[in-house]
Amino acid sequence: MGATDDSGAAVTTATSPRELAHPARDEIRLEGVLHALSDPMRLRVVRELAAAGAEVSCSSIELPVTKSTTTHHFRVLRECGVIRQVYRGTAKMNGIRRADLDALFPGLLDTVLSAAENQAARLENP
Amino acid sequence: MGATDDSGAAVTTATSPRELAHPARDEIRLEGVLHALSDPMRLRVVRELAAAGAEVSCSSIELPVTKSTTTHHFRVLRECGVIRQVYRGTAKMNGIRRADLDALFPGLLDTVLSAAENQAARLENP
DNA sequence: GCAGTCGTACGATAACCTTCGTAGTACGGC
DNA sequence: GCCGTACTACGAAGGTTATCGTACGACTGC
Repeated sequence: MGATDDSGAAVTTATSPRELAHPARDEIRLEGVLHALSDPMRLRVVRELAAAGAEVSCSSIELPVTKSTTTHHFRVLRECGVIRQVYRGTAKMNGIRRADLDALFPGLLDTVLSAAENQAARLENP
Repeated sequence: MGATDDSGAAVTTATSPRELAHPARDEIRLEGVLHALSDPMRLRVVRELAAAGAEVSCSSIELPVTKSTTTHHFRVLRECGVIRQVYRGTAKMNGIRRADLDALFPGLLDTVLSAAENQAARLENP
């Protein structure tokens, strides 16, 4: 009910009622992206999405939190412009907005991902 | 007193009582750095410190907040391992821990700084 | 149509973060 | 010794966040 006209201005052509609102490319803010990536759960999600490469359903990424919390983290990532979410039947597919992020902040995503991998390797082999 | 043995393990050779505790290089976490940089005030501080290059006193960076809040942000930056703070008379000098950050997360700081500059230019000329 | 799976919405709670004001400490100059 | 400057510590208000549980809506398969 009334999902498109009362809340946000950056609704990217919501044709179906079951469409999700994403920020446009020039609505994405660096601070928001950094904040989204500064949470361990969300950084883990982004790393798995980047490793998968293609679209991945929410439930295929296992997190040590409840489903409600998982939904919350995916929503934060979407609203900060880091991932794109599309309904596909009963599942919701997730993918990194690599083109938008690379255009706005060249190299940022790759640098953060490799930094995360460096740190993970360092914490496993001390 | 007893400032060195009860709270933390990573106290970098505190000789004087007026020494500040910094995390050691391998205590710095990527999530902490990203969180520190995700605040507009702190990102601004880091940008000015990077532009200055050398050590800068706290009061030479003007922020639209009170001095208490400024102290708080500098402390967060220090505790996350982004800056190094040293007392120098009545002033406290601040510098970016570039060597440590570059060793842990190669390219991260420069990428974030250039992303911040890109965004600032984009927001000024829309 | 019915049941099962996938994900959402809403309420609640506890923790955290940002900001401020005030009071206080350390250092340098008179 | 005394005062001014630079910064800190503490307490508090206000908002945001992360987490959970439960109840609900959407789609698929029988």
